[in-house]
Amino acid sequence: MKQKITIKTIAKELGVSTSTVSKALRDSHEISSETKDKIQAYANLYNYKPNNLALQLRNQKTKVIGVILPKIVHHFFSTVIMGIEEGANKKGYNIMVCFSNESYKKEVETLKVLSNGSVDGLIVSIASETLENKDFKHFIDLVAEEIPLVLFDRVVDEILCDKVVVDDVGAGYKATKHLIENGRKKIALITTPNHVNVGALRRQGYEKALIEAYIKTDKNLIVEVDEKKDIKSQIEKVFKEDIDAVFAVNEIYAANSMRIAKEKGLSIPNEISIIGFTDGLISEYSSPSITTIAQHGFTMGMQAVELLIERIENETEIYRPKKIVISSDLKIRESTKPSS
Amino acid sequence: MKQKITIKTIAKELGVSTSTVSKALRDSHEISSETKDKIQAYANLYNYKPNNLALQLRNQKTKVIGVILPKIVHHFFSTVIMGIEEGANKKGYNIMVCFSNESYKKEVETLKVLSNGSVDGLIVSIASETLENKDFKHFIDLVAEEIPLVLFDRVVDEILCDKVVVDDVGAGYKATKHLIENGRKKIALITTPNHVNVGALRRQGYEKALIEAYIKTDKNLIVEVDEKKDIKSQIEKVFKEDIDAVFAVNEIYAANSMRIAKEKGLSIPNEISIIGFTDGLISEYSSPSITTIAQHGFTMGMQAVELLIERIENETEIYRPKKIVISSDLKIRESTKPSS
DNA sequence: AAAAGTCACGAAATCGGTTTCGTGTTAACA
DNA sequence: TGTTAACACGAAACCGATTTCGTGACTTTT
Repeated sequence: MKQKITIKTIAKELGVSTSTVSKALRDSHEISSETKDKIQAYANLYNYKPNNLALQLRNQKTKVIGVILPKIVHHFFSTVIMGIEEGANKKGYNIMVCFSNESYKKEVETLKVLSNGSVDGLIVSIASETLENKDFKHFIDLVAEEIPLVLFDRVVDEILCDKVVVDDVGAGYKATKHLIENGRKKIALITTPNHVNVGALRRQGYEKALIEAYIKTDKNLIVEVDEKKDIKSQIEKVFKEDIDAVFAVNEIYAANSMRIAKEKGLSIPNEISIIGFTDGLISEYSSPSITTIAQHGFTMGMQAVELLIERIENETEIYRPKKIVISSDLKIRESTKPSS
Repeated sequence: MKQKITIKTIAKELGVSTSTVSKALRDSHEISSETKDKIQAYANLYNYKPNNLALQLRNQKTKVIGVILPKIVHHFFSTVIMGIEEGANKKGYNIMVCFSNESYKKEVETLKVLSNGSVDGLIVSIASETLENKDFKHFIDLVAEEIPLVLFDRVVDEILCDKVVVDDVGAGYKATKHLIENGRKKIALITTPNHVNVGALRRQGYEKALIEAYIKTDKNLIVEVDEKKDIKSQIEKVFKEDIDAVFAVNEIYAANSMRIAKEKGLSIPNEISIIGFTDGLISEYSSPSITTIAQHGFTMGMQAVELLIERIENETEIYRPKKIVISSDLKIRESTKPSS
């Protein structure tokens, strides 16, 4: 990189002190207008721009927000990023995005790097491996250091900080109830292993809806997908049971279910109804299009970043963690309809 | 944020100088092992971590790579990010991701902020508005400042820097030729306006394949989609023409085409074949699944970041811009087959 | 004419580290 | 015993900015 022009260069060139240059560039009243003009002209000519690092060090703030996500090639998370970015930008912040790739180790490392002064605060959705381990020390340390932290979507009670979540229980309930109201009684649930708590919560909603309708939950109708293995073959098993509907806790599971149903020659939504989660492009463009629970990722990101910036900029306040619950809603499309 | 522990704190507490602390922590031979032990123990106890900003300022390097993308909710771009992130991480770099949202103004601003010392280099895919304006001054200035820059996917000749692109002409050619070989002759092209150069290049490939097959290109079969208006209705028009195949330059256009074809009762792939671009989830999960050109976004990201880091770390070399062309390949699925 | 005030600028501290160069003490050598 | 080398540490410069405080030269007031 070319040697960038600094205040010192300007000072030397023009035979003044660095303080004079700094003041002149910030249009201080202490400097005579001739000197100001001279300095500003020189700065413009050589396209002087103050060094961010120096400013950040001096001001003890970076105006950068760190974001750690488990993955990115996923409609929900990319939507959240958009929300975060837009919210951050509005307040003059930039975002630094990293990925844990669902790995505990990478999450710990990334957290460590970012929390060493590179960012003013962090927005994180926890890696699945961490949820499985139940080892949250790295987050707890962060909170102890009083670095502003907002968790979203995948959160745990052990970490005392601000949180933004969707009403997963309610969403699972809504989805299941919709199927029940459509006359479905044998509803399969395609979910994640229980340690991914959003999956567990959605399952609670599913069970609640079934209980209310006096339907016994049947463990054989529940599939906990292990993403390390082939997804489709795991889901396929449940199709051997007698089912008339599928509730999948994400888009991919829903799309796979639909594909299997088609292969088996089942007509959708007549013989089998399918409902998904995350209102992404797959749900929208598949045919039939898939009824889903819209998670409002953009809103989540926006709320998370607003909460965080609030914390960053008003640190005097006594700290009382907030939890924002975003209600999700049902987007009815072609893959569900009342059974005739 | 809590007052973080610094070298100065440790020095004062232990009654030594800051230089001694610094050396002790870096395990310098200049310091006696007793002193080292004492200092290191203290540092561990209070969980001392050196401040990144200070180090970055001192070392004149940030180990951060800036990435500016036009959008993120898009399978191709999120895949590229993954590639960049993985490549960067491998070399000890972090990435700072920003979005231009296809806006010229935002691109200029973001570029300005990031290039003021916050990053060691930049990876950018140009915003469509910028491509339309043909105003690349902000990039040219960047190159003049000798800030390492790699452009990918959407690149222009006016900017002299390293580039990573897919062989768009070749890809368009391959896709079209595949349709022709399947006996299709009336092939619609759903593309972007011409200023988005990747669209223009893919079109060239399309035209080349047609010419080779002695098929006259028919302007009525070409749709230039304006994304500010409703996409579907624009594509719908071409279905009034007599066509037996569609080549769409991205996934969304392909999915829309498929939906329209279905609504019109055309059987896919018999009556009409459809081929897309970007091998994303939509293509994979729609039914029939869509034959597409795989862009290898991950590889692109990886190559781009490797090229960039090479530049950053070997700046003595004489500068001769490199252009890496990544060959794309055809992934044949259910939406195309020979006409009978 | 002496005291006070204004103007325009510079010296130096600061942010949190690293590193070069001294320097006082002790041990080893001639 | 005098010279030199090794050892262990500190002072100070540096990265690139900002900001407080001080100060010399002039002007104004009494």
